[in-house]
Amino acid sequence: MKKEDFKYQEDHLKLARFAKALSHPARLHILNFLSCCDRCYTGNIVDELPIAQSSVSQHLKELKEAGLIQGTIETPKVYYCID
Amino acid sequence: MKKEDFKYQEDHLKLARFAKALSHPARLHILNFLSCCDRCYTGNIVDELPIAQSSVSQHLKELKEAGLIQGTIETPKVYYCID
DNA sequence: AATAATTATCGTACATTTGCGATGAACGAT
DNA sequence: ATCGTTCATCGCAAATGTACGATAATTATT
Repeated sequence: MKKEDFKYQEDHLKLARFAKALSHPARLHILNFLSCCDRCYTGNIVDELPIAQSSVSQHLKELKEAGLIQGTIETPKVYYCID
Repeated sequence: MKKEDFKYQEDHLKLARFAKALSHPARLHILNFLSCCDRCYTGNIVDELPIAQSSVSQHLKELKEAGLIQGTIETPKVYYCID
């Protein structure tokens, strides 16, 4: 098989994406926190972490894109929970 | 708790490192390959992947450092297996 | 209409990861 | 001693990830 034609198995690509989502302690902390608390919004999570609000928002976005959490808007807050 | 004093839980740091080791399809492919084959050395793995030998060697190093594989030297080859 | 509260996004800076070719190290065979 | 084989390491370039402050968007309250 020529190197050019090689394609990684879809399983491996999928699992790699999943692992990448879990590969940062802040994101693990978020998941752990969400698993304990019924209803919490972004602000609660920001208070839990040593990083800026914009950074937390970015981590939440990645977790959401990985299908691990979901958010529901109740303006002006956004509540998150494990998906 | 002041942000400066925050420390990620040791579990989370450990799991994050583990997840990072699994976060690349090439490394998953290596693990999958090693799970099937009894004895294979670096050259076999290089043939399995679309990347250069030096890159494969780097991935093997990361998997080894994560404690997922181990290598035994039988000069001039190095045989790898799941740890 | 102006303000306050909350969150997402943008632009930027910096760090880390990934991949490559070249080189070095180890060692058996010639 | 030289060559061939196998693998790791080095130095570099490109891509990706992480964090931040500033700003925009949304909506309820004053």
